[in-house]
Amino acid sequence: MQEIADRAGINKGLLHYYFRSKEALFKMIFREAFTRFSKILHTVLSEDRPLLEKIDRIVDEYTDLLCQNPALPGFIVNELHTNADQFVAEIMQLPERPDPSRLILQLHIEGQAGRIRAVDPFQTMLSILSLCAFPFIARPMLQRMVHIDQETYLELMRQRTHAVKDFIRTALLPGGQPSEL
Amino acid sequence: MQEIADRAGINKGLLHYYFRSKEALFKMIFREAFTRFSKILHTVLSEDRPLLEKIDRIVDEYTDLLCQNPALPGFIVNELHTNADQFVAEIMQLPERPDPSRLILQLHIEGQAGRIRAVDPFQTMLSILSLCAFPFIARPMLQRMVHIDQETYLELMRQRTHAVKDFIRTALLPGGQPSEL
DNA sequence: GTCTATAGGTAGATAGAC
DNA sequence: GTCTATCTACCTATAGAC
Repeated sequence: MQEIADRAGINKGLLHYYFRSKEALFKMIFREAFTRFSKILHTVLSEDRPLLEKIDRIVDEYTDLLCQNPALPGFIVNELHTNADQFVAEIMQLPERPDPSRLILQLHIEGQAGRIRAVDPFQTMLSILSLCAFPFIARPMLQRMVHIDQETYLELMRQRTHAVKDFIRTALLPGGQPSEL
Repeated sequence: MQEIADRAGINKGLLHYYFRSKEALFKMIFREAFTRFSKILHTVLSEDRPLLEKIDRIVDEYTDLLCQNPALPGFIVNELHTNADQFVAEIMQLPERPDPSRLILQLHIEGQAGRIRAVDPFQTMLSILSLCAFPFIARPMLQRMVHIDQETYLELMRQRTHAVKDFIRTALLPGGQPSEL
């Protein structure tokens, strides 16, 4: 609280005057960031698009979001490991929370129709999420190992979207060749 | 420290007598777990095997390790976001630390030879790691969303290894069909 | 609204008896 | 080695002057 007050150019007392408690302050900030995040994911997941196009959108938007909020994944993961129950309960209450069921359904349908390989929709969904999120969660480590600064790392992540989209497409398409959708 | 002492059936004083400080205790436990983890990864990464066989081994061993230490990823990520510099420095000092350079080289060579698609080796390496690690980092959330207990979730992760290996293979092979290596 | 000063409580660490 | 009691530091939160 002292450090926050210092950076804001005020004092601890005033911080409590505005936010009542440290926890209330944290929740307000965190919820605000997470809600923005959640809303955009909700939108792309709900869009009415062909499967592969939708996956491309997810990868692009997800990466964009995390590039703009590189510290967010750390907070989310921390909350997840200290307050998992409450955190999940709060997500469930959001009116515009990410709902993967539509994407899972599309994966199922396209698989049945033979337009993509017959993969397990849940595992595939999880794989897409993994490919997008993990590099940001592990950023503090990877960035230091490759000896680059944050901005360079984020640029590497933007380039990565092409590799990821290509990777997923190739893994899903029956022919195995990336197509132009 | 109080809770640890209680669970150990001793008192705080004795805990300090043995470990000197809370930080020293944490580091001892954490380093022990991480070193085991690091050692096994080092081994599979160093093995002299064909590329796809090696990737299968990585996926299997990584999953196995995390199934046996489901709490470890949480601690690692937390350390990563609070002590990144020191954490990375300590990893670098380990005599048997995971070294991805050999795998990256193999990806490059096989790509050049046309035996796999010409992918970016670093991004591919990162993708493999993502597919293995993320589901364990996000476990507290996913487990609650699917309403299953930890043991069921870990079983789901063991099944997942097949989906992941298949996913990677298909994404890498020029023909796009998973082969029997 | 904004500040200073301080109360209240918690937790890591130590002293000292046994 | 093991315990109890206590010290010390820190940090959240509040009281009260302006």
